[in-house]
Amino acid sequence: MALAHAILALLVDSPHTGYELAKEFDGSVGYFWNATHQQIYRELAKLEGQGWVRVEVIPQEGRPDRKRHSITDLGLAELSHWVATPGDIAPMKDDLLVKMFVGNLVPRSTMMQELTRHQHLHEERLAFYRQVEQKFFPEVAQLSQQDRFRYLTLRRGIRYEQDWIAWCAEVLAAFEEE
Amino acid sequence: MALAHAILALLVDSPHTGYELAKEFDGSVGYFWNATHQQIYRELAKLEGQGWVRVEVIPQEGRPDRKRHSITDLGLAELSHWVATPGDIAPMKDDLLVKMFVGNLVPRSTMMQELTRHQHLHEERLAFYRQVEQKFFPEVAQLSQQDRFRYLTLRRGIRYEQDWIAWCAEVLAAFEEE
DNA sequence: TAGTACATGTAACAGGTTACATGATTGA
DNA sequence: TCAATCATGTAACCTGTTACATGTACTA
Repeated sequence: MALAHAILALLVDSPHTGYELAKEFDGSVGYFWNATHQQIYRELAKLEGQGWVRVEVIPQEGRPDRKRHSITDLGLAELSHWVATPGDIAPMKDDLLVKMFVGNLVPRSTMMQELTRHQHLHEERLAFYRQVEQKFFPEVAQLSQQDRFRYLTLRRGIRYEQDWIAWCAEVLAAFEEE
Repeated sequence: MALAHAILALLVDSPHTGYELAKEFDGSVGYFWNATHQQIYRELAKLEGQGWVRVEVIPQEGRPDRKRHSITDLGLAELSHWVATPGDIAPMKDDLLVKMFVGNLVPRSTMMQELTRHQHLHEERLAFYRQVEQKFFPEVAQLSQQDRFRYLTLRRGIRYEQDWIAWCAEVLAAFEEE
């Protein structure tokens, strides 16, 4: 159910096309959700059927018409209700940790390379979130009520990447001691 | 594909029944994977078909026979190959962060309660991982090669919970300033 | 001239969730 | 006596992934 709500959350601010939503999940809000465009198009059709979003078709030439999706009052009521509903903590699932768990099956250097590569990937993500931070939340003391929430959410993404990087360093250091 | 490999990883040490695997994913290795028993039974049947695991039926009375699953040489070869294959970083998905993103839709106290509740849940998880740490890895300096990998994997789970707790504290402090 | 961005979509398949079903034993 | 643990499983459904399809405009 949460993909629906994640989409509604992005529509609170402003209408989006499916294409735009896919880009946002892939980028600036990647620290809390992700989905492919196929999933999003399917979900948007369902949301429209439920009356939670409204669609405005903007004709274009040479490429498919844009379909601007806005949240309806009903959609906003549903989203608000969901936000106020207690939920569980998200279960973890991570390929790299499964690999680490049985890391002794492969040469040490193979694991170290993969760890180093992941550390770089997390550093890239962190750098990107830092850019988002500077662009949208430059003066933390002067944020609107809404942006305060968004900034704190982004903080989770920043911390998460920092923590991954630190763990990679911890493991690499443990390996180098030998 | 990774559920298959997560199961194989647990079978490297010792044979397990589907029931036991479900309990482990739910408990001591919950910091890297999780799955319901239905998923596991379905996957084990597939793994047997592929020749990656072998099944021994242990008759019981009054309850269904136990089916002990062991990893085969073929399964071990497949697992080793997969471990050596580079992969992507895991995408994030978290309901609570979606809720935070649009937290201004509900009363401030509602969000603070939910945050506090999540902080407790993460504290419980952390306490559990600390128990696992004390039970299985009491003397870090004297671990076997295999246990060293497992300990470092558990470290990821511990750091992850600590980081969540710290973020919850950060957000709650930001709210209390007002 | 090759690749990326724009913008939508269908179809098939794989992975994950929820509900239901059985039935003995153990502990509070 | 009620709930939890043990131990398996089927069926229906929902969510997520991968491949394919179309076709323009802009940039390197």
